[in-house]
Amino acid sequence: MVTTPAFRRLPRAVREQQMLDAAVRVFSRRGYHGASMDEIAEKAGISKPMVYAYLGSKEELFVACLHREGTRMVEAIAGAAAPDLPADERLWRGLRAFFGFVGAHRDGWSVLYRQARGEPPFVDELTMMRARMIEVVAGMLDNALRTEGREVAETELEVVAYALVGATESLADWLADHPEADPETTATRMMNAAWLGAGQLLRGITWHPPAA
Amino acid sequence: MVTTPAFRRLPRAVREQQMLDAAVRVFSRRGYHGASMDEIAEKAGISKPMVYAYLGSKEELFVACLHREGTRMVEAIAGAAAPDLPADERLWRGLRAFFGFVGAHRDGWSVLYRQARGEPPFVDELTMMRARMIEVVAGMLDNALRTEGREVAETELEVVAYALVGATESLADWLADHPEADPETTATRMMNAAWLGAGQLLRGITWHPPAA
DNA sequence: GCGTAACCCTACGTACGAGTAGGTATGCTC
DNA sequence: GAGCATACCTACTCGTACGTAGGGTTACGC
Repeated sequence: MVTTPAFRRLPRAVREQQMLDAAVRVFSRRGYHGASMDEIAEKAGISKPMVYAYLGSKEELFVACLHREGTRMVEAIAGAAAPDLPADERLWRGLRAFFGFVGAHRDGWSVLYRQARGEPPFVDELTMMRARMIEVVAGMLDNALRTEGREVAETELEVVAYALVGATESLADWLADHPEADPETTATRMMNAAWLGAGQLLRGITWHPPAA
Repeated sequence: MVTTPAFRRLPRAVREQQMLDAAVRVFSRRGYHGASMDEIAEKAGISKPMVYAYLGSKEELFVACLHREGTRMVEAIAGAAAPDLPADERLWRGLRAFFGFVGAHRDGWSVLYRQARGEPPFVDELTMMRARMIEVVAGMLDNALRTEGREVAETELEVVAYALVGATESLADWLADHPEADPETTATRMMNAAWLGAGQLLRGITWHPPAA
């Protein structure tokens, strides 16, 4: 019997991406544990053993998702924040790139970063990514301080960086949950909160994006 | 055979608390899915059917934990931030109460709030708690604004509140992961970041707790 | 001291889902 | 067109852990 096969045979690299796409969607909807390999395979239009053959165990598959999405994100941000700009300008560009990314990948963000938080096997991977972000932010602050000839203990910087990154992630969640919201506006609000602080906002002082 | 029973029979209310204590510990160590009802029962010094008889399914048990810990926390904070104080004072007291609570309940916090984030069945419960916190913070900001005769769109306030709460939660995680860290100091740092913002911190302007 | 209601147990049924065994078809190289 | 590697499938095993059936024991009222 020579029925036309519903789906052609495809090279490995292509199928792997399809699987990852499906996995991201399913993980984001169901959560890590709620997701079944059967469903992921089905959504990818392939059978389960193929997934195991290409991406390994469920855990490895999830890490692969996390890694792909995380790398894309870090690249998007790093590309935007040139190191030879003043601190506020750098912060602004970084934030804009970040929220732009999240806005365009709501599924990926909300699923993966929310999932990976508590689960023992993934904490490491996620922590690494956060650490890189925090390092970037702390480095930025440190850089700005040195320019002005001042200096601050490392822990001090780290904690402020933590707060900034946490606030940003929180707004990213907000953005992921509000499909009608605009990334650019969200970034502006974040910039206001982070750069000026509640004290100045309450006094009516606000920050606006540069005209350029 | 009349062996002295290893553990006396206890009234329901007491056993329920013991079970919840055990559940919080186990959930926090293993994560929601990693935790088994058998282990929780064992740690509570009771057998599994008792847990089911008193607290219902695993899901209900987790929600019960979340609820208890959350209620305790909200009460601790609400009790500290009197509504008739200036905004900075209220914020400071709220933050101090919050970090004090987390410092004293590192297990409870890190486990429950980290766990509940991504999992579909618990998102609602957690969202409610966050919503209450955000409402409190937004109300505080709004209050401060009215006092000065100014006004701001509700979304605007909500977003700033989101950022503040997110930053605070992030530092709470940091605190939970650094047993040597001091809640009071952490609260001070948070106050600096939130009230003054990165811009002023970089210029060397800092905030210090009132002498009282 | 006897009934009844509460507390509490051991031992099981069962479902779900990760991971695999073993085999088939297709296309590519020579 | 023979050989071979790669793509792909159906149909299974099996562990784990939720939830329960069914029965024993202690206290308390009367």
